[in-house]
Amino acid sequence: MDIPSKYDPQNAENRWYDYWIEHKYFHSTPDDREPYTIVIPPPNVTGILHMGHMLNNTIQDLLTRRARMMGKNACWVPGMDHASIATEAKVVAKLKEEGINKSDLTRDEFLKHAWEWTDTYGGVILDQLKKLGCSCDWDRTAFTMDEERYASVIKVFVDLFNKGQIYRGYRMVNWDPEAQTTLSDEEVIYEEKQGLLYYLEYQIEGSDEKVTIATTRPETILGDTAICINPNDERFQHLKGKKAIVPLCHRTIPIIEDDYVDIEFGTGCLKVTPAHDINDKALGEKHKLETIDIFNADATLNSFGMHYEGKDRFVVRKEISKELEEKGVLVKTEQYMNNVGTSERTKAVIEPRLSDQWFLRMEDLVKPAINGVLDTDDIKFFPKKFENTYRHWMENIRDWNISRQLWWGQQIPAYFFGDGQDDFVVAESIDEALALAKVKSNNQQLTTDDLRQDEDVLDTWFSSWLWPISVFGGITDPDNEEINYYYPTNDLVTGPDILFFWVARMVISGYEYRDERPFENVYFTGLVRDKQRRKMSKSLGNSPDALELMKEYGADGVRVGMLLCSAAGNDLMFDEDLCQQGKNFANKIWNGFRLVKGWEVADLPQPEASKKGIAWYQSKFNQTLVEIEDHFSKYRISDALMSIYKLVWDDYSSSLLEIIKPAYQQPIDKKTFDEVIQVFEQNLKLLHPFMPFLTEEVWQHIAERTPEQALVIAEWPKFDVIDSDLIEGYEFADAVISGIRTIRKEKNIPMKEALEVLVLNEGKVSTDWDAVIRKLTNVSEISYIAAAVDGALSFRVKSNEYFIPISGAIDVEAEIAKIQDELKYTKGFLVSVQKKLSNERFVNNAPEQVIAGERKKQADAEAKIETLEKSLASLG
RNA sequence: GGGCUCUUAGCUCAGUUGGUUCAGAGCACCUGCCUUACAAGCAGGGGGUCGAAGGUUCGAAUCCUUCAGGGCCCA
Repeated sequence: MDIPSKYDPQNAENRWYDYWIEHKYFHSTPDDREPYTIVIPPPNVTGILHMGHMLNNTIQDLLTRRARMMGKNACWVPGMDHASIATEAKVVAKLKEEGINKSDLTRDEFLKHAWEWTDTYGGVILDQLKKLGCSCDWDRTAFTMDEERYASVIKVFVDLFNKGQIYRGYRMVNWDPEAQTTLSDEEVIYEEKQGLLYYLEYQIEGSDEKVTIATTRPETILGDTAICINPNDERFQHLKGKKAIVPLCHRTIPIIEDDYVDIEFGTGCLKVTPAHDINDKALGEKHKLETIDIFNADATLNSFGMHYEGKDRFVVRKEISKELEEKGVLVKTEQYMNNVGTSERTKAVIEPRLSDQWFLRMEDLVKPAINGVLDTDDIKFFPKKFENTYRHWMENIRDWNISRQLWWGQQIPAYFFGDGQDDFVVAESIDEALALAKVKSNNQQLTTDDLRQDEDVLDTWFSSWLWPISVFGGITDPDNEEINYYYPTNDLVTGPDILFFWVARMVISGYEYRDERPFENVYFTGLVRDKQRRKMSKSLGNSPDALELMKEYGADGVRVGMLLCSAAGNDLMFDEDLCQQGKNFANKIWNGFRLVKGWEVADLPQPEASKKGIAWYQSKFNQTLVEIEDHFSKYRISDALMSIYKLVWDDYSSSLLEIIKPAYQQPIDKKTFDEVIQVFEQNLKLLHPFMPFLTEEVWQHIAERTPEQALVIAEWPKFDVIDSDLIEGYEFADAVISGIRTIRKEKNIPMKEALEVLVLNEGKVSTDWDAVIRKLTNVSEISYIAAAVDGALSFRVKSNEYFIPISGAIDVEAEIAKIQDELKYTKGFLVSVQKKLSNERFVNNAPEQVIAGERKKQADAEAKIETLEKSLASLG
């Protein structure tokens, strides 16, 4: 035989992917068919494929391929995200290596570098997705910074501004001093850090008295504008209405009272620094305190820092505590664990900072999004448990800070024409802005030169929240054919970690801009962890190289490996052994093909066993198909795969092929051959979404196919009848087969040696399966007898008894012991059933079906006991 | 600190409204086979007090309470 005994993925994968692309199977345009749409969660433009992507995209591909085979117009839109902070950080770092500072460049110069960088390094991940087999419509590849998406973002910003939903506010924000930008709350990671609590003494004005406060940040005392005590605190009653003097800078500040102060914490006496702490800011507003900002943008101290000006905050913390100690101000320090906010991207410690920012009001926007997921089932989450998390967030949502102090992103379309807080207009273009500005300023002499566009860009999520709409041009041209056809999309597959960043916001924008859900179902994958339950990450180095994995196990093997352990919403403990299992499965299918391919077909009558076997398999197939459809409808992908796995491995390969297999070097009859090819092809269809490459390869080997006959667009199997008599009949036969094999094994009788089997057919079991049983156990003859035989090995299936006469002595004692064990178990079982049935409350309360089941159990057990007792008597 | 969630075989997980021989699957493991599709295979086998303790019920892995230990989100 010229077909190799091992499947070679490398070769097949490239060949078939090219073939699929060449024939445009993945390309979709609107037509009469029902659409099936998925939009990819756009990976970072400069990202590379990691395990999370592999899982996520395998599932999307599987859903897309299945929909395509089911006759839907499947459209999977790929794309990338410009990831403003991450990308800008990378470009800045790269420029730095070349000796260029971002601050020395103009905005346009910087953007030119950023685009060059994007064009050079971007999109690698898309090629990696092709290796995985992803059937995306590559003609539709979108980018959150491309022209269409840029225009969509700007249009939406202007629209929301005009609706009064976007406003400008001077707020305390999370400032990343390293990236020099604002972060949203979601981008701040809180970490427990061991720090110190400093106890400082402030002089009371006009007295020798001192008051001690506790702080974790001694460097901020230069920005203090009050001392705060709890009005109920007995210890500080005498301080009311007095003033304190800030050490070092000797400013006089009021002592205020507020029950915000925790009497138990520290000394019960708090310093207030409104510019550098969110709670202090609130106190400052309430008590109308002065605000003194002591930091520069890079978190070095400014002129308010006096002799510390220009030094970094952490350097100052050390130096100032030393100075305070020397001056006797620092009375003691204590170890203190506190939660420090750090930047998700740069890891820098976040500095709360007051600045002008743009905000989106969420209160009204969020209402339809809550309704769509929680009150109606317009959008369904799989698994459902994430709806609780969603509710919690949506009901406590805060306004969204959408501005970022970066250049890489959509520049905010606000144009300033004067120095006043309100001297700006918002428009899609500078010309429109000018017209508006002339009106607002009442100055017809204004020119575009007088307008200054806001320097900041929008949060990346402010572009990706429009993704399901903007990829079809639905923002800029809301009534175009594509958006009307493809929207709303069907399934969204993503990780629960971006439930808020992305999923919730898409739901919001979907209802706001289409008045319709953006997708029907959201499938949340778990996080990929390693065997020790650690999150896979670059820094831990515990993430396997995706491309290497595919090289070793084949893309199909890796796909199967990932899906085998991916119950929706559960984190998955990735283990390479599972890829090995996937690879073995691919090889199993490959060899099933080799066997059939090697047969010579002749004009022969169909053997009885083959006829029975094929008929049984067809019912089994349909039974499994029903199971699979049920699993898919619940997004139980692992279960669907396992059903197919067992069908193909156990039922098709181990049973059916063995049943129909002709004797060595003998031909097979045409009818059986044609039928087995047909069922094999049905198997390949079910397997295709999971293992696209292998199945197409085998499919094309089975017969010459035109491009229209490729497996990738073959029709998904349709449900046909299930003959339950066949299913049950085979189950019984299988028990007999196992019985015979067990005896062979126990007595070391080689498979080559034919056996004779005698049956005491108490259960009146059909003889239809005898041919199959004989074939699978190498039994020369099955004869039916009226009484038990002496000197034979025996086993029982239900109330039937089977005897295998063999030469040599039978260990009667062992046979008796075996039967007695069975008898004991069956009697015990009967007692438990009888107990149930004699319990009136059970009989009265349990449903009819359950009682009938119990009665059948009783009858079966009684029949079996009778058989066993007869056997014992005969051995006697 | 608040909310959510989980704990079933060595591992990863099913187990739907409590009720079929319900204690399961896959992998791993053990034993025997190089049987000419596949040793990446075939056949057979062992293995769990369902996290703990109470409770409800004719009946609990499943419902309730408490406890222990993980995880996630938010503050």
